[in-house]
Amino acid sequence: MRLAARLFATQGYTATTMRVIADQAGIEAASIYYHFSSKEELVDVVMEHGAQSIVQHINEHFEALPPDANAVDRFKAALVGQMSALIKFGDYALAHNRLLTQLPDSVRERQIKRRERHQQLWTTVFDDLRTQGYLREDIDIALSRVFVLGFINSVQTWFDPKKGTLDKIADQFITMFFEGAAPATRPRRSRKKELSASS
Amino acid sequence: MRLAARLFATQGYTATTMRVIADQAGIEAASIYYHFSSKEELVDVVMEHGAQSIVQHINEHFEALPPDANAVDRFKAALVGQMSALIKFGDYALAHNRLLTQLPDSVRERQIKRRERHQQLWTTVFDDLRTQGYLREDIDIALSRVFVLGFINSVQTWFDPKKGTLDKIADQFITMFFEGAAPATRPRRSRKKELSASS
DNA sequence: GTCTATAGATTGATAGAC
DNA sequence: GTCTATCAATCTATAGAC
Repeated sequence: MRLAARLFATQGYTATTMRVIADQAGIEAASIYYHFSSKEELVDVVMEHGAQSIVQHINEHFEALPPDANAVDRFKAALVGQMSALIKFGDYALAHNRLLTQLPDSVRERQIKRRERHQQLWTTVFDDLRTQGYLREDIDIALSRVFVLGFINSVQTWFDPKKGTLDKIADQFITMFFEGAAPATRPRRSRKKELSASS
Repeated sequence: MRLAARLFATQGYTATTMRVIADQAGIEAASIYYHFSSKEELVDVVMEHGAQSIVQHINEHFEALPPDANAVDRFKAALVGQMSALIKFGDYALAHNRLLTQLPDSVRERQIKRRERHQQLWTTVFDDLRTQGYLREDIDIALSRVFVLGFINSVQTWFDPKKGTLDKIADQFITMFFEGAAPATRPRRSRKKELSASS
């Protein structure tokens, strides 16, 4: 139920009543119970759809890679894959991202288990980057991970398809992530002194 | 009401009932109406406290800077300021970040106006970085902005004070942001070919 | 498959005692 | 400032007609 996903995502679990969902769908609230046995089951299906869509979408981008793709290629594929999933299945993905803490215990536990596939997927991507030598030794891998995922998940709140494609955004992000935002012409900053003065 | 903030943040606006808040506070639901005239007023106060705490906290970090601080110093001050605000006033800040779409229209409009101070603050920081030459010309300032804020706002979900201070995390982030995650020993990647093959 | 009607529980909020 | 008691509205879910 696409409409339910949108409502859950924006209004929250409890605030989204069966009546409002039914209104949006042009039917009566009671009719929903022919398709879903309870509100819990409905939100569970919506959440699972969101989780599965994201993982599947990323895997499709992986499979489109040439066999000799390196860790950076896979990194970009995961990046574009998850970003486009967030845009394409926006309502489901948003529900999936924002509803976890609001759910009844039984549903929440099931969803946490489903997240593990997604977590594992990104762990592999970052481990490969490091073992293939694309990450500096002095950078914490867990930090760069939240760094990247924090960015990706914010995409839903600002992406405007009129202002550029996801592929271009991913390219800019990858450039920024690997090469940094500082201009090459400027010396690499005498940071030590500045930092101790400002902290 | 600190307890109300936590409940609003985790359960959402509608799901947080006056009775549950009262339970947590050890009083009866009716007693809340002596302090706040309605549930809307209560959530409005909580949200305003969150917004104000963050802006004020960042400004305190600004004021602690030496007079000759440059744009990068101010960048780090804003970074640490907002991160520590998110940790320190976690419940208020979380409520402030997640409740916007769930609120009744009247409350939501007021909160959106309050956000503008915060937006303006970061706009200034990034504009200064660019005019002082700390950002590459080929990087979109709006993109680097969501990049940074996406990271900062994710701090609440993973920060563990036992594993490192916010100041160290900010340092690592700044290094990664300006200098990039790629090791200096490796050539700056022959990306052009890889990209066209993988997209 | 969708409807009307309604049961039973819970909600935000008020009145009035202490 | 907090309580008990209660109201009107709204919620999820069910029963049974069509």
